[in-house]
Amino acid sequence: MLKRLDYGFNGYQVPFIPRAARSARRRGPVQKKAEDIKMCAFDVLATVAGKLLLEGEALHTNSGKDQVLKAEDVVMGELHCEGNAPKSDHCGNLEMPPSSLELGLQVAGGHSALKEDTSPQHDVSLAPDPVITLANCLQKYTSLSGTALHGDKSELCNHPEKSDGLSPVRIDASVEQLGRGELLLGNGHMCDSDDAKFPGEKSPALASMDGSIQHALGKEQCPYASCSPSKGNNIEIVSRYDDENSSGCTQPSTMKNTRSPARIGDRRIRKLFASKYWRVSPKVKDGDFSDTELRCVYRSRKNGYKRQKSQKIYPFKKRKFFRCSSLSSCDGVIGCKGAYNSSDMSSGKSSTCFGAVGHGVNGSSSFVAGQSTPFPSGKSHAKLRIKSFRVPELFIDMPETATIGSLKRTVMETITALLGGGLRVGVLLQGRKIRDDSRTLLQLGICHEGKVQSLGFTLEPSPSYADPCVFSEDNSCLPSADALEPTRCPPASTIHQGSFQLSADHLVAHGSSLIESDHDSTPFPSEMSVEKGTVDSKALVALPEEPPQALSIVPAHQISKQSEIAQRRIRRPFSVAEVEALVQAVEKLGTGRWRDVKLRAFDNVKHRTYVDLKDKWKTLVHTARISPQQRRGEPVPQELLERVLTAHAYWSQHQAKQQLKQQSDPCRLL
DNA sequence: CTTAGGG
DNA sequence: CCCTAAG
Repeated sequence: MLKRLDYGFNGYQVPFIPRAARSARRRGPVQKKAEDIKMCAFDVLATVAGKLLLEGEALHTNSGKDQVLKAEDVVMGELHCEGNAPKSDHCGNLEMPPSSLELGLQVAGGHSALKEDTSPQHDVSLAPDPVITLANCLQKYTSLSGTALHGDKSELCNHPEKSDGLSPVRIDASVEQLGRGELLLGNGHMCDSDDAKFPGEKSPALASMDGSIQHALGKEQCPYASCSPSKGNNIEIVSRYDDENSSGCTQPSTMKNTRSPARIGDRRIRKLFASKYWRVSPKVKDGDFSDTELRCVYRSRKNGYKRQKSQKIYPFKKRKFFRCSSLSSCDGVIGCKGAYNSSDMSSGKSSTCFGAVGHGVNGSSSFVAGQSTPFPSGKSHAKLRIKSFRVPELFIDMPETATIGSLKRTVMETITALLGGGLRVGVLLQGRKIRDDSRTLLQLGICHEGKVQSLGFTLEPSPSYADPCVFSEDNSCLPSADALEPTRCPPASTIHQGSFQLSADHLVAHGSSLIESDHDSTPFPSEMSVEKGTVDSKALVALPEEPPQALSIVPAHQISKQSEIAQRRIRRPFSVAEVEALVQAVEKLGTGRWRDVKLRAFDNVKHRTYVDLKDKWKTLVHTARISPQQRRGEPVPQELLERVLTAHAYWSQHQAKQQLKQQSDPCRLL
């Protein structure tokens, strides 16, 4: 059987405390570029992730100062970068501690049946912030690690005058395990300062992911509840966040508890968590799903749409409800780490989530920006913390004969494939993804100290590595986006608020290999183009549903702010493949039946609602009527546009006829 | 929830 | 894309 596991894979936390460069404002051209940040962060993260997943078992750090990490130390250790620091002690000690991950399995509903690891406390403490220049750090790290980065990373932090003084960066990683399966990258201090310790927790050497799974199963709706109050640094953070933001993002768990499964809330939740599938058993008129929620998990073409409907996976339509979109996106699971305040949780404020950990959005990890020490030179030091990395859903085969061990392996492989494929970093400002890598911090208005915190990063699967076969949806999306709309919509930049379900959504693991799951999802857009003719009209464009917003992380503060500001869904230009699918569906179904069109051609593409399709059709018609010179964005083949006009004309006429008929019919009846 | 349209 | 009126 194919089972979809929504396992929260929380993960890497990298404290990020950017401080807007004061000098930046005066300096005129800002030298820091979002792109640089992305690149650097990406590199580091990717490396970390890779190590984490692929490397050895023993955890250790080479940094002279840092002690050897104990296995007990949780998952990821620290990413400690000191860009400016003249100290070079740690130069060369960029080695990431190899760590191993172990999967824990839990039976749905069973709290600990298969669980191997007891859930530890989730306290994630924020280590004292070392002052770091992110860029420098990353850069250094990169250079040391031999990874080639493109672009001028140095720009980010290096001002001409200071760039020289940079000393090798030290990046120490320690692994800490979070009971919930979260991987945290703490800063180097953790080891020394105990910040990273989780009181009362026996931390197995290995990180377990059980927590996530559990969530997936919907068992622990509110992990937080079990979470112990944040301690140490965490508290600090939490309080800070909480203070500023109380609009919290809605946390699934919280919401559930506090709110009735109302429409929007429900929707949002679902979107956010794969686990949603388990949580609510939608009433289906047909009764198909009346049974267990688990059914929802199994994808059947038939039910697909209904499920969607019932689950309300559609993107939030109303901003009103989208408070703290980024928050909403944040994964409850992730968030739950120690940071949570039980009180908040009870209140149902999502803010909690953020505060605590970062704000991992589904599937992604987030970084939180914190305050860093002022940087006179206009550079800013940043402490990067990847708070979480969550892979929302996986599809795996679960033969009845499968052993727990085999399941673990399967999940591990799936995850490894995901992470191992590469990660990329996205930069968020006020919760919005900054697509233009060339923008400077100055231009973005974040050079001021106070605004630095508005900067966030996301960790997402790297498009370049994403294998369509492997990632049917989100991930696939990335690649497609690149391929199809290189100019306009760099995949990396796509982000959005809150609800990303990370790509893992449709990961499927068959045995050891990942295969696209079910969904009748069609091959991939890119493939479609290859075999256009053969594509079933019904086929759909299996695009990733959610942008890899994954780890959106936004400083809690911002989050709160964001929450107030209605979030708009991320713009996701239709690819030619999608247009093709749309045209094909409309040709067959006609206009006015958007729901059917959606089902036919975009079922399983969650981020495209029928309203979106309708709107797209509207714009397509318009596009077809204007001169090519006036068109923008990825050019749509003329052939398609002609089909649009033809179909539009045909169906318009058809509709007219229908109306006449209706008008006439009554008369006849009378 | 769907449609249909305006913004 | 968002927002809404209507059905």
